[in-house]
Amino acid sequence: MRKTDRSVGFEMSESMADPRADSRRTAILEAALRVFSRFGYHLTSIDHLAAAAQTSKGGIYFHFPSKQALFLALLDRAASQLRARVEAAMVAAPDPVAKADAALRTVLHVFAAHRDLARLLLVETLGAGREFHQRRLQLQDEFVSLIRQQLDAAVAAGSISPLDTALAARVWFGALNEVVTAWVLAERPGTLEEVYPTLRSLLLRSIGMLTEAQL
Amino acid sequence: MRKTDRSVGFEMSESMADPRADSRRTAILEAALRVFSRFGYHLTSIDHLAAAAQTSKGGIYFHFPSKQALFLALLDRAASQLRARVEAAMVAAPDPVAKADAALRTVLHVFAAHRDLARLLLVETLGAGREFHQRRLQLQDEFVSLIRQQLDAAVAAGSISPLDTALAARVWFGALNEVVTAWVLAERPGTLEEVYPTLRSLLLRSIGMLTEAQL
Amino acid sequence: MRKTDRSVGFEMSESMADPRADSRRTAILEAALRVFSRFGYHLTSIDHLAAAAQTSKGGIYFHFPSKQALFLALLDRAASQLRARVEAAMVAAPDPVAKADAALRTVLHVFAAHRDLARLLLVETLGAGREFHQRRLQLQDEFVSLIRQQLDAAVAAGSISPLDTALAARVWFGALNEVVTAWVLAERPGTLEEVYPTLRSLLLRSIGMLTEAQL
Amino acid sequence: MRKTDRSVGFEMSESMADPRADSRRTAILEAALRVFSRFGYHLTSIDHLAAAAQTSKGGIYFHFPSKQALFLALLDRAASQLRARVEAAMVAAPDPVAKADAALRTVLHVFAAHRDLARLLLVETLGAGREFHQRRLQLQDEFVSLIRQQLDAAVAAGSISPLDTALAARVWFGALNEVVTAWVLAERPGTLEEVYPTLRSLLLRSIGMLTEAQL
DNA sequence: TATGAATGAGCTTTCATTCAT
DNA sequence: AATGAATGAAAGCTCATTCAT
Repeated sequence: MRKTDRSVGFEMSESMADPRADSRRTAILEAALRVFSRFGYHLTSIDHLAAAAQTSKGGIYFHFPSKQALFLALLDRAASQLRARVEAAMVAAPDPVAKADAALRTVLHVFAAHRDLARLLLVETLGAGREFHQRRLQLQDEFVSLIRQQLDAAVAAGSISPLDTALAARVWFGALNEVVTAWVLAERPGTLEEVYPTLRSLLLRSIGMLTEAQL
Repeated sequence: MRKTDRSVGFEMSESMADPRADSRRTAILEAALRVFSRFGYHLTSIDHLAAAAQTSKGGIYFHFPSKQALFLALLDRAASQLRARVEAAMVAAPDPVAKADAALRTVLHVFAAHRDLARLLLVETLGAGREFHQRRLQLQDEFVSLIRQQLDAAVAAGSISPLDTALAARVWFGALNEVVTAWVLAERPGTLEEVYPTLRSLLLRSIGMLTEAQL
Repeated sequence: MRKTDRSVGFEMSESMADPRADSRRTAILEAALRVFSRFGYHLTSIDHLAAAAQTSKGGIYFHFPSKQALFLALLDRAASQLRARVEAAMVAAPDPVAKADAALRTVLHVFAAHRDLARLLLVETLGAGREFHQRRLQLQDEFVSLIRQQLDAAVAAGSISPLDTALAARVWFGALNEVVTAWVLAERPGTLEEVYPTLRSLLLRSIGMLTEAQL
Repeated sequence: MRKTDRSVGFEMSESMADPRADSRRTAILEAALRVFSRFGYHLTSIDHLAAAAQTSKGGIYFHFPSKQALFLALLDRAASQLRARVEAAMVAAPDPVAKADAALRTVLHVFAAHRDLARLLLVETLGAGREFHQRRLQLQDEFVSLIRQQLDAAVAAGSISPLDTALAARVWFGALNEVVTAWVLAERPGTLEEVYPTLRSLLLRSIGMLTEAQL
């Protein structure tokens, strides 16, 4: 719950501790998010990043040891901020199914407001090559675990019948991933968030959770 | 046995009509599938492809105007052969839901037997740059449409209650995609196909199709 | 005795076998000798070499895997051609002391005619950094051994009194090296070869070989 | 023991006159000797030097206008201190030949105790580019002159027969240079000083100085 | 058809030097 | 005096593409 900002804001800025320190580093990360998510890892050159961050090639290398390290730092930062948002939303939810629901809703919410973030995490990380696959897998598994834990808890609580929660969590994640990815890659993307109620119904039903009335 | 399994045969060879013509072109495509799916688009050089296809750089350029065009041709070929398999399976299915089920099962079946194909279509296409995203999206949408049509037909036939079939189809595809992608990226992949029954249950339930008994 | 050419010619051209094959490779080596010996290893860029050889950066890299490998190839080539000349001269000499004398004279002779070669072997190889020191040491030790063997033979034959032939050979080499190096580095170098008679006297006397009459 | 040997002390510290002034400058020079002689001119970066001298990039640039100037200052300092040692030893020697002998012995002595100094003056100076070749040549010529003057004096005094003292001095220097350089570049260097008696004999004999009895 | 030598734009990375603080 | 963030020229190397043979 590091970030208490309740708005959709998903700023890349560092902790409030020192206002201008790291400002260049932060500017680079912000620019990198923009550029990497627009052009992808390979098409983005260091010169490109430097221009976008209004600095120089050397400036980039002063703050990050390599292009790969910069991309990874960006990934970690993005992931940890998304994670914080999701965890905050889950804390506020009353029961396991509501927590899982909150997690999904929050991800959709954040991605809807930050298409570049969605593109970075869902598309470019897969596209950036071998080195990043492991990291992606790790982040993904983390999220899938989060969901799975809630499903397990729901089973334990008797809210839903026993089922393969590992697979169900993966299915949920895949569904969300696909919906967001299609939106990210669309030429003229519509509104992402308005699909949520329907998506929610489908997913809850998939685990035998939704009654006719709840629809 | 994966590669020699006759029942899942998914050879890249052209139609039997002209036995030797295009054999070089075909050899190049086959080698390219192997190499691109192993190393990705950017790490694969024309020299690399030429060596794998036992030809020369010039040989590649005689058959394909550019690296990009070769990759695209490979993509189209892979997609159309996958499509043919899926359509054949759908024809044999008795009703809409069975057809949709057959489509998913076939995709899983083919990918299970051809991990390189899965990797090419689901992973490497994202690393190859913007132009390929479009194509990937198009293939995906095509498949989603295929599913959607069956769901619509099922609704029309009264087999399932009305629902947002576009989204449901996308969710189905996303779930499948996620399960396959995780398997493709895993260090030590397990057996892909054995998850199908459970996956099927989840997806069918998501559209309100599966009763307790059917499980 | 690979080269039978008795002139001072010290061409870089390959064996007479295939007249134009390897012509580009040879041209690169010739240009590299010129440029490296003029500017030194570090100040010489690949672009510089490419321009001097009238080819392109890629052209260089087609024939040599790296700058270091090119420099090493140049070194080996130069050394082996110098070695051939020296060996040929030694074969023609009647006795050990005459052979040693011939070796020194030939080196001076060749270097006098090819200042760039002298500079490459004596100056730039030391200046090019760690990686090349070992190779330099090896080439040098080879030459020192050559001299030493003759001194040992002279001792065995009773031509000279026993002495530390290893050190004497090294001293001879050092003396030669210094004389050539001073000439190589001089702004306005004089004639190198005319010092030989005097140098010869000094060195022969150092091993107790020269009588008053021989002076 | 090499570094702490009081009898061969060759500290880089400034004159005892001003105890703390220039201490930073001196510290930089001392660190630079260590680092340059270990890694060579090109592989040594300003950052590297700053770290070794426990200061910062800016600190280096406050005391020296450029990397080249720092290297040159180091060279001059090293040379002048070596020169002082040599001159002191020569003053103490009774006659010209003994003076020349003392010069050589002292150089060997100092280098034996300060391998880094030997490496700097004899090896790394060649890797640092054209400007340094000149300086090296100059230092060398200075030393050769020193020897030559003694040889001329010895000829004038009738101690030795007339000879080309310029060449003889160069030969002496070359012999010394070679012995030291081989030792500097050796992987497992032996004891440098123990070769001196034999080297001395060879050199003295080369100018017709040493009788059988003196050996 | 096929080959492979050649091209050159473009890449990531390094590092001497500057300068606001 | 000293610091270290920032600059940008230049380096070594890669590789898609071309073309004479």
